Amino acid sequence: MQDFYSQVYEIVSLIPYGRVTTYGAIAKALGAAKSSRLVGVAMNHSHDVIPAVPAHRVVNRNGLLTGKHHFIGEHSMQELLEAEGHVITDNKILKFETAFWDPSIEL
DNA sequence: ACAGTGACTACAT
DNA sequence: AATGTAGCCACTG
Repeated sequence: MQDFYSQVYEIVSLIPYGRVTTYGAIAKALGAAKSSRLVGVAMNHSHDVIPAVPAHRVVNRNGLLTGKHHFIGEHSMQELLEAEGHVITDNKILKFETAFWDPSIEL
């Protein structure tokens, strides 16, 4: 057991290629369903973490790319997702429910 | 030890 | 449908 953040990073790094999950789902998988915001805060620090976590695979519960502004890399969050086969329209992932990967179920 | 912070959510207007 | 409000809680200075 380590920091809450570390657990978040662990879950995020387990997200399979081409799949996405939500802040709330991660929080719930950690047994802290009400700490979805903390997951967001953790992702905010993810750029300091080694190895880097695929934070672009984490979106809000509507499949909306809420955290795209925080991406500092050369490629936008949307580009990265599209590169994994997702279709983004108006900052939202189409067929999000299909691409959704629930860590508390699949894990 | 305390107050501020936030990449969320659900509910209310 | 689109905003606004209010809980939420681990981390940081």
